[in-house]
Amino acid sequence: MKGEEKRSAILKATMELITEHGFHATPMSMIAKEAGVAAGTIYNYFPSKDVLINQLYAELKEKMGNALLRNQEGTGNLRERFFLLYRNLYAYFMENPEEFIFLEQYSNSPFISQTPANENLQFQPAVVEFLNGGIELGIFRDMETELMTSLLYGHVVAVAKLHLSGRLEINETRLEKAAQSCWDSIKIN
Amino acid sequence: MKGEEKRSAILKATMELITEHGFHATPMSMIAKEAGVAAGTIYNYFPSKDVLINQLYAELKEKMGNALLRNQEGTGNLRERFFLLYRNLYAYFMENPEEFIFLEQYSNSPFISQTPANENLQFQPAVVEFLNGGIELGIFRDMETELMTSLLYGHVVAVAKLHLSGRLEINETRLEKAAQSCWDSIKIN
Amino acid sequence: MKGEEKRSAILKATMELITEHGFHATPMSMIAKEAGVAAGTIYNYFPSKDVLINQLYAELKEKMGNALLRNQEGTGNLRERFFLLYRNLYAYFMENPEEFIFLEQYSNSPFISQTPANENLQFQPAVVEFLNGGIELGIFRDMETELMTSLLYGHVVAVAKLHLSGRLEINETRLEKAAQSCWDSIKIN
Amino acid sequence: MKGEEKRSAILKATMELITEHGFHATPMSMIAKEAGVAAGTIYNYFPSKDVLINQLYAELKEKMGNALLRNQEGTGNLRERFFLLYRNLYAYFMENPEEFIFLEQYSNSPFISQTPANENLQFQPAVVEFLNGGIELGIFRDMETELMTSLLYGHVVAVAKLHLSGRLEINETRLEKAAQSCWDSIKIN
DNA sequence: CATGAATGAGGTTTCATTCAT
DNA sequence: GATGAATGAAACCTCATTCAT
Repeated sequence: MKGEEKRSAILKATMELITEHGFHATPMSMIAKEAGVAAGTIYNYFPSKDVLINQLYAELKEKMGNALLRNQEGTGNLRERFFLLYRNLYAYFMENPEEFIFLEQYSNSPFISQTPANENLQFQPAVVEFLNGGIELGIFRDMETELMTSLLYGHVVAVAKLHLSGRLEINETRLEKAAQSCWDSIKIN
Repeated sequence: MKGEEKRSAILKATMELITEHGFHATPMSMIAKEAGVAAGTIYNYFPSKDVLINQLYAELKEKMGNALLRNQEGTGNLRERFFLLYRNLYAYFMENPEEFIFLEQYSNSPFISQTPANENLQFQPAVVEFLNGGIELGIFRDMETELMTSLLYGHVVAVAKLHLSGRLEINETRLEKAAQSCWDSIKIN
Repeated sequence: MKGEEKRSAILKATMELITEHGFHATPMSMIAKEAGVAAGTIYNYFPSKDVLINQLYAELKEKMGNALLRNQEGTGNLRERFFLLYRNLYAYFMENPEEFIFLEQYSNSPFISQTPANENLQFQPAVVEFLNGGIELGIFRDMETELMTSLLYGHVVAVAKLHLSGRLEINETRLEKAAQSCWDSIKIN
Repeated sequence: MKGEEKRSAILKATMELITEHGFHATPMSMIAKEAGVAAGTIYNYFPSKDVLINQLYAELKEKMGNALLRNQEGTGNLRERFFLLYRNLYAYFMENPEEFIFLEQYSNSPFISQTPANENLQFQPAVVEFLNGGIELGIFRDMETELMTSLLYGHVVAVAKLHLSGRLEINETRLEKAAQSCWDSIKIN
């Protein structure tokens, strides 16, 4: 196992264990064991546990951002592009439930105050541009994009949590309804 | 300070400190100091730190449920009643931002798996009845109430977090727009 | 419950709990609960936990001493009197197994160093006189009485422990053999 | 100091301190200090205080068993072999008084219930065979070997305690008499 | 005298981090 | 770089004792 692989194994182990046990109850020794490295080795890649966790968050957030913008080659109209964003985000959460849970856990804990900004989708200029375009076309409501991105992100998160909690299985029909609900909450009626 | 006051002081200190520092980084000794009692005293009221935190969550969730149903004496039409629910929940979060942050932190951590159900608004039969009524009248979409309550709750949470993060101040105008957006996401267009 | 009853209840609870759980793992609060009194009440009767335990030992040792000398009205010959002593001690242990276990536990722990003397049967002048009589008659070996009392006491203790451990049930036949064995170890052959 | 040395130092310190202060009143911090290691280091070798103590008991019991069977190369007759066993056990106690005191303290405390069997000499098949041989030869009494081993062990223990208590010094003459007394208690007269 | 909540020192154990190998 | 035993501060929790009621 080479250096970069080791680094990845440590990050992966950290994510899985924190997802399962929480920040508390995830000691470095457990991460080392799960990653298949010695405890001291972790410190060759990350100077402290806090940095490790913050780094993990930063990488997952970037990964989520990339997933959000997938499959945009074919243009489509505004509605189709909105649905694509919605489904892209939801699909990422479903494909990587542990990453989703980690991101939510991190976002809602005071760890967050250590990183400069907590702007979930806002960090994607492409999304902001898209929303602004819709506003200018008179299709989206006259709302601040900060509010819009929050509503969009919160909507997908709520549906994903509902599904992962096991309280209601989100099949294709329900997902389509959910995306429509989100669309209706943002477009002018 | 009598027994019941002491118990309350411990719960309050726990909420404030966990809100500020997180589950990790909030030792019992800190809670004791903040509450103005000896460390051992906490154990006269709660058998362990876990129980203390779970108990705190249970009480806050109940308090939130009560706040949600305030001011319902004047009936109003369906839209008015919906807006009242939306504003009630938002008002509770604004009046008790620490409680809100604690609830979110708890809900998104593995602590949650220890309590049987994590059904944010679902636990309020009155809300479910209200939504079912709207569906039967053909005003609300044909959606599972689990999904509806998740969307309603997630909407308010997203707006509250946006405001508390300082990224966008939610004034009366914006709150009205947000409530309208949520309404549009649930009613038939 | 009057004062003297309370004192007895405390001593009894102490003996039972220490027998079951050991010195460690027997907190005062547990003793209080078992005795049916408040924790603070114990301190009206005993100034500290150490004193309570030492006092308990002293009283049980005296009780054992009295049991040892029972039924001596009919004189009997030396052998009969020896067998009586042996059986008296064994009977006391069987009638009060918890007291026996407590006495052994106490005797073999460093608590003992706090009390001036640890002379199991030696504290009974009657026994010493009896043994000295046997020596003078040329029936018992020319041994120090300290050694003789130790051997006698140790013999009964070994048989009692064997029975209480469940490894060998000591019925009347075996008890008679055991007493004979002890007699043979002390008398001149 | 290497790993195995450290482990030994911890066991030795535990034995010495418990012998002196008892199970209660021997905190892990004291053991660590006496052993010359950090408190946490103990947990690299033993998962808990209970396990440490039980492990110590197991190792000492085995050591005692080995000591009991020393010097058997020259066969000797039954009486000589009996005296050898008696003296072997006594010598072990005299050479290792702290181990003896620890073993007695442990055996007489509720810790014992955690280990499956509390069979002092019984665990030595060689001893049982020896005693059975004597019975078949018609030299030893017709007694269960459980009882015989208990009497033999109890006899040596009683003498050792008497000596270590300072109440009677056991010199060679007295030891010979004691062994003879034990022999007489087991052989047919 | 009796109560039992309160105390806080001290118990066992954990765990982030270091460092000799 | 990699290892993992060692460290010791600090975590959770216990419990002998006190004292206001």
